[in-house]
Amino acid sequence: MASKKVSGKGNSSGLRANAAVRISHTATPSSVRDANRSIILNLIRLHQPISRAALSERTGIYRSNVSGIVEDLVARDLVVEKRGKPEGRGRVPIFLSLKADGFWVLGINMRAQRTTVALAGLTGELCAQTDFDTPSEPGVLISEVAAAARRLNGGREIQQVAMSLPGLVHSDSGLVRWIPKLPAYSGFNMASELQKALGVPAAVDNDCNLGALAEMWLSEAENDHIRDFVFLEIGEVGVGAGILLNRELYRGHDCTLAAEFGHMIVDPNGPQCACGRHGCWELFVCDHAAWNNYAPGSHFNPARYERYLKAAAAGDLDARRAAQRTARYLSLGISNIAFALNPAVIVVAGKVTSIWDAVRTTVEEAFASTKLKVYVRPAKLEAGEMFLRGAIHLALSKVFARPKLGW
Amino acid sequence: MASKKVSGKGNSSGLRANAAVRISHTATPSSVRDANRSIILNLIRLHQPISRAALSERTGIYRSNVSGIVEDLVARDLVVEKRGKPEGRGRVPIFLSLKADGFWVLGINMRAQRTTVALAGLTGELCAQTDFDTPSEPGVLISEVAAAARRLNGGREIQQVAMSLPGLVHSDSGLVRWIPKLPAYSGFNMASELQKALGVPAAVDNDCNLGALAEMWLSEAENDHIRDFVFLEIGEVGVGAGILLNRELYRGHDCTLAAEFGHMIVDPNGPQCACGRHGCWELFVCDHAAWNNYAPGSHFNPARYERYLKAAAAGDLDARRAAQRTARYLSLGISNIAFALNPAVIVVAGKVTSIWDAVRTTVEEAFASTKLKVYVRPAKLEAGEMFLRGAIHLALSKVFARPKLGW
DNA sequence: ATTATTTTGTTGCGAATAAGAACAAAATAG
DNA sequence: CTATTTTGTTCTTATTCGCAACAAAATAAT
Repeated sequence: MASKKVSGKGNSSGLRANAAVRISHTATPSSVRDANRSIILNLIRLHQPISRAALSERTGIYRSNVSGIVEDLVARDLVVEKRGKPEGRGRVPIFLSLKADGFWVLGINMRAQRTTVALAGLTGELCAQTDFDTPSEPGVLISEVAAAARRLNGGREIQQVAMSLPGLVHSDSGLVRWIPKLPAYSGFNMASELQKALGVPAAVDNDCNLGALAEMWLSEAENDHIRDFVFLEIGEVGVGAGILLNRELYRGHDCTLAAEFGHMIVDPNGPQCACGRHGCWELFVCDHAAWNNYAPGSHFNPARYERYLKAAAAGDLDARRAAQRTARYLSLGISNIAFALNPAVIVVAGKVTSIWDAVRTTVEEAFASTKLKVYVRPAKLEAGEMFLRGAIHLALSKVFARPKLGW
Repeated sequence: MASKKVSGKGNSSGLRANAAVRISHTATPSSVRDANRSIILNLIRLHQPISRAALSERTGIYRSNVSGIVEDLVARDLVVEKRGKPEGRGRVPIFLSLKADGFWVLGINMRAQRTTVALAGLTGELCAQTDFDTPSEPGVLISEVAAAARRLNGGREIQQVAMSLPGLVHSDSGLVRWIPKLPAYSGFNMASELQKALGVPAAVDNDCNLGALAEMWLSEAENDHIRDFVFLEIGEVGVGAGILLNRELYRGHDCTLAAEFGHMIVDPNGPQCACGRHGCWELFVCDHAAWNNYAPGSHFNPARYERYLKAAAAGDLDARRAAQRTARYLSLGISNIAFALNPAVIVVAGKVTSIWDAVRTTVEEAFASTKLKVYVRPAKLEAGEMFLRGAIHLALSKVFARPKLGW
């Protein structure tokens, strides 16, 4: 096997320089390889184990060329060969798979109360995990994360870190703008501090954006491809959301504030929201609101809320009736989102999904009379788990992302 | 000057073939040229006249290579050279511009009452235009358009046609799904029938999608680049909209039904909408609603409505007060859109823009208390004009669109 | 006036890449 | 035991970009 160097470099990251307005991502011969390598790598991810011939068949790229690209991927430690078993006649194919230990990433899910840190390989499977109380000072968080990383890595060299944050983040710069109940985090550059402390490139994003990302990866894994969808988290006091269009996160023009569906006004005569406006959707559908539909006036308490959900799931009439009230408001906002974006799917996370069977019909009612064909379904995993997976996939996207070309 | 052939062909359109799932747009060496040619052509469009050296400077592509690409563009009849005047020392640059007569397109704006057909060159400037009453049968429309095309073209060979339609269209296939008051159009494949009748490739899209496209081109022309925005048309009885994200139209997963902001519910206790639901936004902000805010109960009539708008613009107190009521509802829905998508700009078209100075402050009020920085402004031209321009730009996009690469 | 400098555009070569043809390898089918 | 089929490799050709050297055409300096 001819020993070739790992190809690449190129200027696929786009030239930038002294003078005025440098435009866009110009292409060079090696951009072609970048693009095709990305296609092949992702096909291996989705269909492993798979032979070079099958890759050629799927992509239309010549076998000889597939071989070259695979050689490249093997040299980068991303792919391994495994001799397959003969099936039918002809030469026995060599199967290709992701090299599970070729690239280690750290995913971090920070929540208001607790923070989880997990180590994962190239396939995205978690292989170690730990958590701790979220400190009120971001600097302390950073050192706790660093300590957790040392505990978890066991000699493995981590190559990329990503973090999910329960608030407003400028994901391009890594700057935290605002996290509920944690004022000390505002203005803290989480990405660059993580990078400094861990000595590894770091990325951060809003939790629900990452939930959307996780949902896409989990869907792809079961060949249930969706390119456009909205991820919704119905939380204790609010609603978070992430928008994925054409397989990419849409974050709004300021890279921070899109998908604030919770603050869409659904009743101008409704009660006042913390944001100052009246009748925001989240006032009607968050867990507190749901609890209030069940036991008006009584104090919210997570344990009691869980009991109410169990009762509703079990068929308790009062609980069911309250759940229907919440579901009608859910339906209202979800249909508004559907009218706005018409995504293929709206994925819902949060405690309410535990009684999804009870609310599903009511939620779907708002679409019954319309031409919209939007499928509403619960997330594949519990919300916190989705955020953690999302962080891992954000970290892995440095490997799997498709290169930008054109302008 | 060495005579080289027009390069290209390649498989940049993506391979598709017999077997199962063929994926995506694989790259070849000529895809590189496709990408760079597109970059250069668009820079010429935006900064004409411009020299090869300046193009090289802006893109980072080597001068020698820019020369090769320009040679290609000249061979395709898209670009012309013009000797410039010496400025400063050094060799006199050769300026490049779009070849205004290199590519002719037909843009068609179909409205419920009247249909406009216009001829334009590569720069998008209209050079001839005609219109006729919209027939109730789509077949008749096609022949009227064909007749108009013969009247307009004057020996020039039209290379691409595009049409704006005031209803639901599946823009990929060209199939009309529904146009208000014109039932005969449902199920008619406008794109393929146009193509058949005119012998030229045809594309169709929803009017407000094209309005968004036109707004982008007009903004680019004045160096006011916006990549993410929403185009809103406040119409007589409803609200239409188009979403442009990352310089591309977002049409929803079914390629038809996105951006139906008019049917977002803003008051569940509101009156019933034609769509069957209650309290849709358009019930509060369309021209009929605005008129009803001014003269409750009295019959809507375009001429009377215009008089009301004039009165409001002139400062008439009653008219102003009514306009404020409408503006508050406008504000409500526009802020909902802003919370959902956080676009850089929301562009508003429709008659209400004639009193924009009077309503602007009220519309902006809903953002005052928020962290959103969304700029709301009237469209550059009157709504119908925007749709026509949009059709022309859709036709021209066959030349200017950036090639797809990757997956 | 003459020469140096600067800017623009062209020519020619080398490197990266994919397409395609020919070939080698390794299995089954007959 | 040979023919066939499938997989993967090797080698050649074409396209494209980057880069250096050069030619052309203006101004600036002397």
